[in-house]
Amino acid sequence: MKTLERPRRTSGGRGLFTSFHPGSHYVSTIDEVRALVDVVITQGSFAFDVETVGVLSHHPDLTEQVDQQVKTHVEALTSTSDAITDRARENKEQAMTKTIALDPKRNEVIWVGIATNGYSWAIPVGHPCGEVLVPEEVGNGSTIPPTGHRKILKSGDESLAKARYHIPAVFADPPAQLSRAEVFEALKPIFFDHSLVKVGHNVKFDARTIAKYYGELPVGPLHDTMLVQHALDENISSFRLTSLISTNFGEHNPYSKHGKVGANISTTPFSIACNYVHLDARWTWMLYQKLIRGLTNPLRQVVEQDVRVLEVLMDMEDIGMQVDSKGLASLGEELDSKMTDVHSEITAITYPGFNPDSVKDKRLFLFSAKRDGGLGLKPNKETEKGQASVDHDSLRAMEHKHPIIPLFLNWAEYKKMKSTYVDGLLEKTNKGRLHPNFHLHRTSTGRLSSSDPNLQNVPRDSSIRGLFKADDNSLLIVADYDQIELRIMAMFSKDENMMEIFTKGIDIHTGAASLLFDKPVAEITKDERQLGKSANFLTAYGGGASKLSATSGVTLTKAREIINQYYEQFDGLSLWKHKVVMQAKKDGYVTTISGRRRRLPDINSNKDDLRSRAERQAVNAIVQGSASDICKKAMIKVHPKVRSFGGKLLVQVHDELVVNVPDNDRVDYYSGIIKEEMGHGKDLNNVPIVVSSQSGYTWSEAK
DNA sequence: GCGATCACGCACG
DNA sequence: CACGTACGTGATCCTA
Repeated sequence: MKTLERPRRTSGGRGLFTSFHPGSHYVSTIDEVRALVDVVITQGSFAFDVETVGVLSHHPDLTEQVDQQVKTHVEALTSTSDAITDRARENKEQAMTKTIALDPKRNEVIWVGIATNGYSWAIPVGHPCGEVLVPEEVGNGSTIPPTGHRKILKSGDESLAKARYHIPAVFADPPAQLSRAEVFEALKPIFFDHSLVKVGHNVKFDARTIAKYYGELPVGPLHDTMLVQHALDENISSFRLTSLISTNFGEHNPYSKHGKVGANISTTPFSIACNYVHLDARWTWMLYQKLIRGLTNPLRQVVEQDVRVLEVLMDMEDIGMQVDSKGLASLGEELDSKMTDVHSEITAITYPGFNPDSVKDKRLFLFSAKRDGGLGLKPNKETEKGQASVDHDSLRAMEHKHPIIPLFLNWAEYKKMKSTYVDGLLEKTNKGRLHPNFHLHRTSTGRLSSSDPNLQNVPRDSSIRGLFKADDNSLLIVADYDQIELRIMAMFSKDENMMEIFTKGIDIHTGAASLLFDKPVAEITKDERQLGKSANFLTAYGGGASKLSATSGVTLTKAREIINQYYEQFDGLSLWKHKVVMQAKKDGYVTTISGRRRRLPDINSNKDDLRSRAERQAVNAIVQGSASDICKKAMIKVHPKVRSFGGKLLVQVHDELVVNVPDNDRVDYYSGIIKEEMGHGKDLNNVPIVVSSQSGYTWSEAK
């Protein structure tokens, strides 16, 4: 095996007739691509990385969005001019271009970086510029701008006032480059070979990006440095490649000598970009090697599981979920008109210019003394920083005190719907579909998270979920675990009463209420069941009497009684929780069913609040993390089954899976398969697993 | 007037 | 003293 070459200093060519070669990593001919493919195949695994740009003119729908953004931006300004509008447009266009570059469905590749043992390469396929001919010039306002960059006075003359200016660099033309089509064709053998391990840093992005040029997703196994790092340490603030390199390679700054790419790779000189690209791939490769060497069981199995989930998630992201854009738009208009009404009512009661989105305005109006123009109300609770809270709970508690308060509540509800779910989702639709990002490394418990958009927090209220639709000739099936977290607690603790409730198939909240109030299950009232439910939640989260009294409305004394009774009735559970905390204090971490760890640095802290928090987290991490393990295992099993009958896994919401299936007479069969693969009818050490499912043409019908 | 960051509130499990 | 997330908005500080 060849040892790693030292990265070569690039020549940084200047002038028109420089025939530079950015180094041995630079791949400029198709034969070189073929040669690197041969090398990669002999190595069995490789890291890859793509650099992408967004081209706004390719996306008329987004150009329209920019127009809209500029319009609303300018409308909000106090004064306007052509120059301000132009600058606003430039900013919005730049921002949109950046978003496109990060959207695998819309971006374009301009570089491919590939690395394996002893090698790294950079393949340009559309870098827009060559070397710098004339450097950029930035005036910070302390000088008179050069002619041509000065303000034009009303007289038509150039202003000689000192002012800021920016003259972009002038670049030479870029060298001739291979086309995307021929490069990806030549690289096909390495991206579609099941025997080659393909490694990336956030590999779903790179794989989905290049999928455009193949018409299908690259095949696994796909490995990800982020996953490995997360299994080794979930308490990491930044998972950026540079951060992970400096922590894993002793503060070494991999890019220091070789020029840093600015915010935008497409305005970076060719040779510097070339260096950066091969180094990125190389460092991804080296980081991966280093991290997996540090992986021992059970963390190795954790990563193996997540890698399989990752491939499922990539498919889910790429398929996306259909939404009714027109429905969203008309819901938006509905909300707008409601908001207009509420807003004018609010203004009538308060004053012109009152901003119902401003916590400060609301606080001042509600709580300042009457002589100061306020209502003189007494705050219900404080925020973390000690200010009077104006959140939903506080307002509800004083709802009857003044007619403005229900208006505030209505405003907040409509505003949230409009901005987050109507506008927020609309601007992310692509050909009528939403393609979320699912992350395996952003939670400390091992749960998934979703972003851009987050499809895991779509309101259950049917107004929004009703606009998420099955494909044509399809149905949605939603299958969810019944009380998975409490079942996991029963499994771990082997608490007799809890086991009995589950094995007998009794509703767990009713069962808990029955034990709390010493009454037969049949006689439990709705209120009593609600208390049982609150108490059950309390154990999973580790809350105390004050929280119980706050969430259920009983007195503090009553809450204490209930908690004591709960611990007595579920003594096995209490004992288990105690053991968990002891174990966590000894080891510094807790472990889930699949072997994932949550490290708790504060578990032995001298500070009571920190330590108590860590103790609650210890218990909760096992429960939440194990539930997540079960759902991940289910996804791995469900995915191929569902595909085999033409279905698509669309979304995971922690304990539920949303699946699109063909709308035919076999729907019951499909749900049966899904439930079976999720483990319905099986058990966790004698605690039965129950999965229920529903189907419908929209997400709300299938809830 | 702009971007980055914090505070707050709130949608979900 | 309830666990885990994502994200929109306003307020504030910073900088050109």
